[in-house]
Amino acid sequence: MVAQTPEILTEILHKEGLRYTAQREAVWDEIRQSQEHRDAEDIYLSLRTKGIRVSRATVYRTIDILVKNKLVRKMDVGDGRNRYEPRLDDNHHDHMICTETGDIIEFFDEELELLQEKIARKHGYTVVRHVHQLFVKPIK
Amino acid sequence: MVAQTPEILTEILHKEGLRYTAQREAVWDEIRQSQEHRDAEDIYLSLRTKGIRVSRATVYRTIDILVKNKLVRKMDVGDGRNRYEPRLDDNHHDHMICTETGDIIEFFDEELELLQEKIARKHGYTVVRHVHQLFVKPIK
DNA sequence: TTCCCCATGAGACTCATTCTCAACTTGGAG
DNA sequence: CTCCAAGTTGAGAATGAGTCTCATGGGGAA
Repeated sequence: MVAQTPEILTEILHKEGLRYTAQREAVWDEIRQSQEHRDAEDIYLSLRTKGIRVSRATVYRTIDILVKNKLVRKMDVGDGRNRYEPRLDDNHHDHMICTETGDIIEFFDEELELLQEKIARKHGYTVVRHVHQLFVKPIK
Repeated sequence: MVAQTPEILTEILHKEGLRYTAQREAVWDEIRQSQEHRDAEDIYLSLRTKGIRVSRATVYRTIDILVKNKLVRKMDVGDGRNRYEPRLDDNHHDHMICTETGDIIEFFDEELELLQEKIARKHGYTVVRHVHQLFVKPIK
């Protein structure tokens, strides 16, 4: 559960013993205000277009901090570029990727979550996190 | 369902209009005779160590053919290197990766398979393939 | 056996991401 | 408020998995 207060970044950085910088704020704002699944280059270019002076390295470094602190979710779509999306509140979900249009649909299924844990336990483990993508095509 | 006859490669290559070469046979043999989840570099080095003259490019090219024809399964473990394993018979399964030891455990759950299809249909899709990895840790 | 093409190897290349390090900021100390 | 140690940043080099190029090599149909 992540509170969406403006100060959340301040808290995170403080907790991690990191400094509050304009670049870190800009990257977080950029990711936060769009609900899409964007790649690092896209985020970087968007910031530059807005006239914000930031480097690719800093975008990547900042994303790492955000991901580590669960402000951002990192997803591997399988095409070599990771995608990022803000983790608003508590909404865990997985993704369905349309093989025909490339559309990404979010989904969440409680039963699925429970089933995964059940399967892990059967093998003596407990789930820390999971990656689950359904590559789908429309039913005609 | 893939028959494990020695001629399977011949059949595949013939069907694809490709030639039967010593390198293609060697790559397939290498992958086939180990049940592990190996990356391309590992397969390449193993072949070289055995004195087989083959290039990285050919290893990758051959793996593509094998994957396309379902003799080999390609899996993205999330660390940047794809892993490959032979698709013996019909045994579809997913993977559980231990975050503490790196162990990869295979699992298959019929209920899970059905549930995924059910979820996709709810959104007007049907599952073409899926990526499902559980990152787990041992229960103490 | 010949000969047309496909296949191969070596290494250049791509591209996302990470690393390097000099120059710049932040923010606590004084 | 000023100083300055230590964290941050930017530009570009480096990395590394995977792909591409193209000259050379080798299947296999006739």
